[in-house]
Amino acid sequence: MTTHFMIRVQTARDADELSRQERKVSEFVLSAPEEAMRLSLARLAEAVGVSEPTVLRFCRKLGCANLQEFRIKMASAEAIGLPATHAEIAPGSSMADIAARVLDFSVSNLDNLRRQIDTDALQRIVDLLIGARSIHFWGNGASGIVARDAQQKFPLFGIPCLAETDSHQILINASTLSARDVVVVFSNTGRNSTMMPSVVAARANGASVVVVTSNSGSPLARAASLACCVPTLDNTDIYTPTISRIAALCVVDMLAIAVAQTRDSLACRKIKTMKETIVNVFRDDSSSPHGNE
Amino acid sequence: MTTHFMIRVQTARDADELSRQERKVSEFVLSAPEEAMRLSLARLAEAVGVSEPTVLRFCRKLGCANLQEFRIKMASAEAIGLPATHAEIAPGSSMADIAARVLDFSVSNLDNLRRQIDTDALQRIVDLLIGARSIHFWGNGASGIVARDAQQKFPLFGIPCLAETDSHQILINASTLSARDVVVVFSNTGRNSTMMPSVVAARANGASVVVVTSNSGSPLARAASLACCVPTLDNTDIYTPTISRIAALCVVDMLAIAVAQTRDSLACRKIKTMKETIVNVFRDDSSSPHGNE
DNA sequence: TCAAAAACGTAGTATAGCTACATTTCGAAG
DNA sequence: CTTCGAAATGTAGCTATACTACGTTTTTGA
Repeated sequence: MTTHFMIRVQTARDADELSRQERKVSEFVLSAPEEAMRLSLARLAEAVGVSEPTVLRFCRKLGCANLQEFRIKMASAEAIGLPATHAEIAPGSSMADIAARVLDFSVSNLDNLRRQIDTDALQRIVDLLIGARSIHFWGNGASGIVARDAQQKFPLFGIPCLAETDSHQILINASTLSARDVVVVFSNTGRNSTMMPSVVAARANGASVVVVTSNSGSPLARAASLACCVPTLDNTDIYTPTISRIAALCVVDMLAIAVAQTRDSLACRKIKTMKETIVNVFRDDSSSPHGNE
Repeated sequence: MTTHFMIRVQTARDADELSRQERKVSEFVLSAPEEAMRLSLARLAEAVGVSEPTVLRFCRKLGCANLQEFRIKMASAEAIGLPATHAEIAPGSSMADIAARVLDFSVSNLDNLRRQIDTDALQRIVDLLIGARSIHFWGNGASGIVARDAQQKFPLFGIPCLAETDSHQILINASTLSARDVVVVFSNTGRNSTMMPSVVAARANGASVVVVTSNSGSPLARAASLACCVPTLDNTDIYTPTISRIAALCVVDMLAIAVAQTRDSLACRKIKTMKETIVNVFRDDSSSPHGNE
């Protein structure tokens, strides 16, 4: 994957991978990436103050076969808004830096998700949800947010839904389930130990349990009827934004759309009517889970 | 912006902007974009079955000064995936299509946000939050999710926080506020009419009210002490994923990071300790708003 | 201090991109 | 149907580009 080319350039500079002249090239590239990818070899060498072969040697050290490939990787990195420096946010950053890096990190992650997500697993989940008598969304902490979001969406397609974020309530909920009920558990690590007894209880009662997690080999994933892996770039630094919520929210969107699509168009018309009603009553579509709120 | 280049190619083909031979080029480009941007002029012309100048004329018609620029735009477009205009999801799409488009749309939006966000406004909000005695997050519907998310984060920096998502509770909450209290209202449209009385009441009591919205000219934005505009690409179609939550969640991250950074490092150490504790107790950092959940 | 190795630049070559111009194709008027 | 003109397309040739082989300089370590 070519996702983090600018970071590759930076680490190459910071580590001792580059020679003195090559480092001059890397500094120019980092400070003026737009120019660097548009200039010809001769002009780039002149701008940096080194010879043409040195620039080429620099490109090769970064894993590019030739200047063309270097330019393509630069263009990709710039398009995706990759951070000029680390994705981790250094103390003392300006507001503009913080904003750029939070967004860069989020975009990189979604881009990553796009390439890795298991759509077959998603389809199997959709099949389960469509046949469900009721859907129960469980999640603690930040995953509780995702559960609530899902709960706001799905009832509109005509399926009764519940969201629980309290471990005790979740266990109580689990004991009330039976066959044709479907549980969707959100847990990024897949190691939420308080969740496990509830998953076991739910399955013992005949309910299907889907786990959405970033770790397909985790205990919860193994305990589930069906697991969907949502890979996230690991970064445990304190300043790192919590990306997995966002990835999980996107997954909720995908599932909701797929379910809506499969259900008859009547349901869709219902939603449209409801949305318009909400807009008219509140003069604010923020109350609709399907508004752009 | 060069975000939508592939769509530009497609519309050029579908409209009658291209000659017969040039259309052959466009078809090759659309069917094999990776190849098209890596091949040399001669090889590309050969692969398409036209002469070199025809390929160049094709590039020019698409607004590229030369082949280099064409390649850079291709690389950018490929990196960012399909553009937003194409992201509306047609009924009958496959799961893979749905997943790709939800993510493409989210990425396009965050990319857009990245270019437009008002970091000065954010900084002013941070200044307010740092001086706050307590912080109150308000939001209805999908914005309620965002409010809850914020409420999970900020107490860790040592600031007492409350999230309210019920209009009546919000109004009650508003009447209890005084100077040095800060309210953060989330409303994508900025037209949540039920929110207005509460905003007025809060300000009458001397509290500061910040509104995070996509519409800087909206009633709520005008009624606020401080407004932060979070632009989102409009798309009211039923299948459109609700992007603004995601954008708003990113804004919450930015604010949280900026506040954490400004507070003394003691607070940061506290969070680290807390996070470790949670991991040890629950064997799952999903319970921590700062875990990668 | 000296020799080996790495770094770097010079100069030369093949090729890539680009342009001016010739040829062909197509459409409309006679 | 023929003829003329304009648009479309290809040919051929020029310039600058990317890349390489080799020679020079600098650095390194004994």
